[in-house]
Amino acid sequence: MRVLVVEDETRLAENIADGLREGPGFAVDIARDGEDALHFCSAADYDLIVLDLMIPRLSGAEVVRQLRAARNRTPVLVLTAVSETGNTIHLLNAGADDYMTKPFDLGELIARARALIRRGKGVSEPLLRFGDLEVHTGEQSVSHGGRKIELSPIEYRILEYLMFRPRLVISKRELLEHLYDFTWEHHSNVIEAHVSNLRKKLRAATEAEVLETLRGRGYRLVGRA
Amino acid sequence: MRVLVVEDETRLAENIADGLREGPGFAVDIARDGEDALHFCSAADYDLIVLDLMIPRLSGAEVVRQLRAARNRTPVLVLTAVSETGNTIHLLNAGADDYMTKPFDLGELIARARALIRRGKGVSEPLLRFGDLEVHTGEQSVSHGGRKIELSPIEYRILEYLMFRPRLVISKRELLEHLYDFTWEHHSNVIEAHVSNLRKKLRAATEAEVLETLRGRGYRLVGRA
DNA sequence: TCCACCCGATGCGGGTTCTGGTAGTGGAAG
DNA sequence: CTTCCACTACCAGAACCCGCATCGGGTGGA
Repeated sequence: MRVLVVEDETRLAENIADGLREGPGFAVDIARDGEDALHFCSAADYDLIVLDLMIPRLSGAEVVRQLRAARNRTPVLVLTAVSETGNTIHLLNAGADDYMTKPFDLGELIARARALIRRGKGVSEPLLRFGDLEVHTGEQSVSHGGRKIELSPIEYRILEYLMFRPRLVISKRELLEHLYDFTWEHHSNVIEAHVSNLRKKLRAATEAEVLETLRGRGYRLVGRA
Repeated sequence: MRVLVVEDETRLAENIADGLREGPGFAVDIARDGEDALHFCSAADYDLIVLDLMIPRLSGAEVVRQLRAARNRTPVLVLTAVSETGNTIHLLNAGADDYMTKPFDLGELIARARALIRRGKGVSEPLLRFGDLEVHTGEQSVSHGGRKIELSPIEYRILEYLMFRPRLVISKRELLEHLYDFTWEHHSNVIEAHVSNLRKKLRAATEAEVLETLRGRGYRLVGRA
């Protein structure tokens, strides 16, 4: 999953970013002010935006307003200082999805981030199921009929992303965009390679063809529901 | 978060209160004696109580006793002078959760306060058990099947922290955050080193692999319950 | 002073990810 | 139906990163 952190205080921004990378394994970009944030959002499709209210150039509130005006539905988690809580209601009405007051517990931020991403994709439970396949987003594990399947972190992320929209074709490009951040420069067959490995493991565990290739279009999960 | 500081020495009380307000941003009330403290506690639901032992009207020990008798599970952090340490053990067994001897470092008090709060409203049992492993939070000692395991202070705190949520993956970041005070600039492998030593001691004592590493995610305690 | 402990650095080992190459497959055009 | 081309699968080695063990120096307490 790809997340944008909008925060001008470098230390805090890095802190949050690292937490989101290490814990749930998100790809994270950092924007330092409101205009920056909008640029990033037009350049990439994020699964979540973590937005500080007090940022230079454009206020957090304004950022949300412009995003929503542009029909961007990405979930927004707002960070406010205690003194700003008065505006909060206002902000939620303007299109934010959740808020936390600083200082906050990083663990809780991660928990809410996960929940928001799920909700943004129309899923309410932390357990993704498709056929006999189960993905536990909390502990980042996968099982098939109760038996655990061992995946590398990247393989897990790919599968998780697909599991949010089973049966739907997902392009390689989309996978790249959502699994890596902007610091990524490589253009090779990374995705193909990992999908290949993932497919092999899934085939071994399920004894069926679950991960289908649609030539020139992408991949999708198939199978009887 | 709401914290009650029980301390009759005004200067010290204000000092602690300010530290808790500025650092982690807690809301802090101050009670000047034991009865005061109990009144405050019946009027509000605190997340933590910082309690001096030597206070007028009702001793700290008595305060804890009455609180627990009234089914109040708020974590209690006790402050003692060195000469009183003899009573401390009793106090911890009576339901206090942690203690520090005066004079103490304000940063460390904050760190411990946060740790206590995050451990939440779980029962303040002085004994943590997981499998054959027992952690006596009172005397800060560890034993395995009745045989004591000698740990250094830091090793103990790491183990204790893990024992509060056995089987759950705890990241290095979280350990750092909870065991050291918040301003931690340099990143090194302190945690890895201590975990390494701790694991060695645990392995020697239990003759089993208790402390598991999840690469890139963290550590967790495993084993049959 | 001595001792236990903690910190920070370093090299090693193992696992994960990336890359390049090759074989294979499907679609389109002839 | 055949041929050709672009795209994909899979493999194997390389590069990289993370965590482990260990050690010397520093520090604070007895």
